[in-house]
Amino acid sequence: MTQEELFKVLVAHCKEYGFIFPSSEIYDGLAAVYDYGQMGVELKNNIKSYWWNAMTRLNENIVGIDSCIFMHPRIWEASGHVAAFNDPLIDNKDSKKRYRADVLIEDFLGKIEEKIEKEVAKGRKKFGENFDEEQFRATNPNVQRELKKYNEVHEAYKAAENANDLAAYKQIIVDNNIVCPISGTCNWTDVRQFNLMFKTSMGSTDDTANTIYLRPETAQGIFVNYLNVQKTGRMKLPFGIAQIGKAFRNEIVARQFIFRMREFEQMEMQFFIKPGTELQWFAKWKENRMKWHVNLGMGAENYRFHDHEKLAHYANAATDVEFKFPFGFKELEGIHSRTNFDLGNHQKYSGKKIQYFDPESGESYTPYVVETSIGVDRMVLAVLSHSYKEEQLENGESRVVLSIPAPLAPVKAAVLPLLKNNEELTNLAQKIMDDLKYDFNCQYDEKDSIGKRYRRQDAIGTPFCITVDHESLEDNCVTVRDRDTMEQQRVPIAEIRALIDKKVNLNNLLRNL
RNA sequence: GCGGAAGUAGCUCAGUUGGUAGAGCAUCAGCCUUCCAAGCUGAGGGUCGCGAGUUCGAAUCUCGUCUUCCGCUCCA
Repeated sequence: MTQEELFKVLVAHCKEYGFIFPSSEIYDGLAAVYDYGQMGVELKNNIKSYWWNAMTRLNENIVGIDSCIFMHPRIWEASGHVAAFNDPLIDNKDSKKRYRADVLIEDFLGKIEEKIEKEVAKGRKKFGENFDEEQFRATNPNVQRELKKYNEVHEAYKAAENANDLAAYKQIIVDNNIVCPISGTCNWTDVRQFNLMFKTSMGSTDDTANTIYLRPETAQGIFVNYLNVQKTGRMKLPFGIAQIGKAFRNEIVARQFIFRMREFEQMEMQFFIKPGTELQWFAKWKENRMKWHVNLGMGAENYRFHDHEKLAHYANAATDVEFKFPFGFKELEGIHSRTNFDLGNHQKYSGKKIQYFDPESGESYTPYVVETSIGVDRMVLAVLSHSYKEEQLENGESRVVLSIPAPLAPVKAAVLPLLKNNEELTNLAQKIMDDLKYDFNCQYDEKDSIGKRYRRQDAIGTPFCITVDHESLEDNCVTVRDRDTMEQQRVPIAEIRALIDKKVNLNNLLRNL
């Protein structure tokens, strides 16, 4: 089976066994929105617990918050999202390729710069040691011509950008005969705006003054609460604030199942530090976060870092933790050194002083930030795609098993009476069920043959099956069957809890960090 | 959004030149009483993605629309 086929099978499996459903399915669905089913929500909650506890319990200097999706619209101006998340897009009618109009113009400007540098290089070669570069740039007609063109285009471009004038973008492209790199033609559509932030309005009237955005990231909720948490929590640098929550992006193309959704969930931690120490902390969090991933036991070879060469407007260092999904290595988590960009801008836009008084040095400064940001849904997909296996058994049959790391598994144990129409067996099984349900999410099943029930549990990734048979009535022991090895052992009923707990308890996973 | 492919039962799919909707698995009830699924009997479940059009008659032909998958851009 190819990886592509595997992915399709996995999507079908997720639906069939209640992990993930297309949203609004009875109304034909809603593009790139998915709901978590009865199994999916358990898996997702377990992933969130693993992250939350790793952050807030294992680090005394990290606390959590839960900020709202609705925030003051000025926040998105301060964060740069209003500017950066408005992409003017243009299509070439011949090649059918889509480009960002601003990128096309910037590339064009880059080419003019190259031409100027070429002329300068020519001059340097010609005049040798006597070359006066400044003089040359100011007088050479070729340089002057290109420079004039550059300035004109640049000015028009900045004007179009500031006025958000879409027609002006197109005019620049047409006037300068900027062509599509693929088709080589200048046959363009009009420039259209794609706002990546969802808008809604607060208040009962549709007044533009009341336009608010659904947050495109959870990070800003942390930044705007920095002062509150620092003061009320008596936090000293370095310290972190963690948050799990929904974010929304109106992606032009949202695809690949739950990998890229328009509504998604993030787990973000912003770590506030003294300026100048950011690269050390950046390295430290790279290491920490990779450890958290590898600790799940899904294979260190399935993760890698991908350092960014082009940095976002807010960052001075950035890397991705990539995971080997069925469609290749893709970003699972981002780690960014965000400098003091966010706090600095909020200070500027809000007019409130956002500073930290450092008792050691006696100085006040705006803290720097190192951020770790992981997509919950991507993590769910990583676990599912890694866990899904179709195994050939020795007896020639096959089984589908989800070898989900046991602490993340939706159901921890299934309690199965060997026979259905035997009250003694079903009563004992129910009693075991009632006893375990306070500690673990368990399922009781008495329908069909025992082998069939094992397979059903394999398909949802239940680590343990507990089978009650006739002997159990005599010796107070049950058969415990392991999901991965399919091996069985006789265990006294009194010891089941400890046996399951050892493998599924999240705390054991945390202890290895 | 553009180009290509697809949408029939919970899942995987069949359905001939247009003539009242099918299978396997799954589900439910019963039988069998069995430690690695697919034994027997029976039952439920589909306005064929949705909406128009052509036709005496549409799952099938035409148009529109929605959704999914594969490319182009972006990203947690």
